[in-house]
Amino acid sequence: MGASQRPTIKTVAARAGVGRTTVSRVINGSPLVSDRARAAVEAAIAELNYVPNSVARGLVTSRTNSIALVIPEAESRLDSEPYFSAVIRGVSTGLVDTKTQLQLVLVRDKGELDQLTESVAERRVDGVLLVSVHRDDPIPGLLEEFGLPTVLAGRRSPSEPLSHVRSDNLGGAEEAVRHLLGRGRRKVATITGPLDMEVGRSRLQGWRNALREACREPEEVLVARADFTEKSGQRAMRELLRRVPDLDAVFVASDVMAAGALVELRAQGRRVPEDVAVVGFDDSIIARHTTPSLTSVRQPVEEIGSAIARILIQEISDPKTPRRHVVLPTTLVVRDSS
Amino acid sequence: MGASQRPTIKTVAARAGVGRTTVSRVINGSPLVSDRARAAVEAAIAELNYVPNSVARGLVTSRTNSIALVIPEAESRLDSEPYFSAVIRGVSTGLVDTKTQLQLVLVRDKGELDQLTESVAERRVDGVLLVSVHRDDPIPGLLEEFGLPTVLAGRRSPSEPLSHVRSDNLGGAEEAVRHLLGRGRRKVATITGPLDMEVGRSRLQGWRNALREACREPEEVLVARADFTEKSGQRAMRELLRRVPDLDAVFVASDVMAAGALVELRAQGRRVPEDVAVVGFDDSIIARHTTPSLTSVRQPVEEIGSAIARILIQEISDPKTPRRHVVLPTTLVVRDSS
DNA sequence: TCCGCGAGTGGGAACGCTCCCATTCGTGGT
DNA sequence: ACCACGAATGGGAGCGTTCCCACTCGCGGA
Repeated sequence: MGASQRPTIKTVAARAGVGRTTVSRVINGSPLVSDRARAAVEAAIAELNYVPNSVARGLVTSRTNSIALVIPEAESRLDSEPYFSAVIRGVSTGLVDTKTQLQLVLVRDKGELDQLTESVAERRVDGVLLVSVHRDDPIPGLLEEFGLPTVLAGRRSPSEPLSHVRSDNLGGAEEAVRHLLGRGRRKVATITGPLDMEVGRSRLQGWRNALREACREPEEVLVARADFTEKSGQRAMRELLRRVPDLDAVFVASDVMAAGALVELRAQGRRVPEDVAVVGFDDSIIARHTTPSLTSVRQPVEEIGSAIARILIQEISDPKTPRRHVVLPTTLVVRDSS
Repeated sequence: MGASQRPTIKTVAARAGVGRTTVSRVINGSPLVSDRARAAVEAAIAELNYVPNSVARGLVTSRTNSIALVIPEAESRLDSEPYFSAVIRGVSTGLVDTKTQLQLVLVRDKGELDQLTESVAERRVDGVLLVSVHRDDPIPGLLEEFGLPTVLAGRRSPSEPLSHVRSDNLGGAEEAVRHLLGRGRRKVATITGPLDMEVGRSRLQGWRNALREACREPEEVLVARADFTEKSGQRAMRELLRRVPDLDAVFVASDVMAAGALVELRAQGRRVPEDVAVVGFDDSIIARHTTPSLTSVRQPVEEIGSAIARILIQEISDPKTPRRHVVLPTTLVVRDSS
């Protein structure tokens, strides 16, 4: 048969012997319909195989029933980081039985940013999920200007006004460093992520806290900055070994960077964990495949995804909902590198 | 100012002193507009900051300017396989400056399948991209029933009628096995993917071809079936070692499975590549992080993504376009495992 | 001079829905 | 017996576009 002529609400009304409005009421679950009418309409809908046209509905309700998940990906990290995949999976889970569709928007360059802007201006989404935000990210401001509900995974700064969900980066980092100290390590260095991102800053702060807690000074010479890529991790490790040849542990702010660090350690003939213990962050798939396998701080990425989705849906349906700031706990997964 | 009242085409028309139709013509680039009128309209659009309402347009044109990327993910492979991420990236690239939006649909269970069905029935997308199809996948049939343009990454069978783009799995597998034979290996086993998927079948066929080509019999005892997961790869390797203790090479149909195979080989005290050489498929990120690093067949996943996107856009704009079947070449990346 | 034609234009209708309103009932209270 | 009231219902209008069609001009050719 094919698509030929889709039935409209009128067809259904005629078939059921009622008015359009009654059909609309049934569809939208209004209680102001007699049982008789409701039954007739439901029968007609089933017979005709009627499906409401969401575009037409959207025109009058000015709702699209879809949200955007925006992934800025300047560093082309999507491939190397299961992080994004897990977020996507979580978001999708959080959207189940909400009838909300998920638009995926990759913002890699100016052109794609413009496309996002246009899409937002055209009101093609009811709200936006934002991942991996930088301190001076232009996107949140853009969305605010358009008055579009927005929820972040992570936050721009400790005073983030927008709703957001993040994992306990500070606590996770502290735990990782405490673990290293507990193993008897005395010179614990760290490789940080970009410091224009809260994740980067708070993981660094966690390292500092744990050292101070153990009455050790978090000296600047023990800190090497990188940008979440493997190469930058390797470079940072080289730098650290040059500056502090006798370090015996490194806390690395991501697994991918830790993999790079391991490469460098091996290249310089340091044994892991005997000479230098290493702890990563994320507990991503590569943690299990490095040599040695990598101790890492697991964060509940999928839960973050479903949480931001649910919060956004909530804010869309009731814009007056107070903003929420959620922190999810991390867990240390100990493997062979420490 | 915020969103307050968005201007409509009427506002623009009034401002420019022309009729609605003329504004519409300008927006849609019709040549039947005088320069004077066009200039006036463009000025008005700029002043009012007018953006056409795509939902209203969609209602009359019955076009949504969005497509769906459907990822069936029963095996929850999204996390472990950069494959999907790369496809997503490619698709997004293929969509640049088409004004088309990308909907991501994960189909993990019955509920999500129903949601997809509904979304398709509601005509919320103009076409669908399908990834990782199984031989008896119900989704393509579903889409065909609704008459929705569909393009696949990979194919269900060699006689696939729908447009699709895939990599040269057969040739890639042949090359991998030839490479092993060229290294002097005599007993080359294989670990296959699921045989209800074309990828699984053709990679296996490639293994057979290459052996025959070298006048060796592709004995069944050398074939162990797995399902693209790491665990299944490990299990298959164990099985192979039991059946053929003197094998000296394995061609594994995916890197993730190869990682599992490496674990088993090490557990059984076989040295790689000295005792057993291993080649994987995909050249995914984990290939660089196994010990030893993994020789693998690289496939141009991102290109596949952008190709299917472009083909779909083409078929949407002109449904009469003949179906296209595109094959993209693979490359062997030699590392330490062979 | 008149006609025909094509370029440029704008108003009406339609896309399929929801919402506002007016209308029709039955029912219980007086 | 009457009125008021709430439940149930349906028609009209409108959401912001595009498309069809009719209309007005100039202008060149007969």
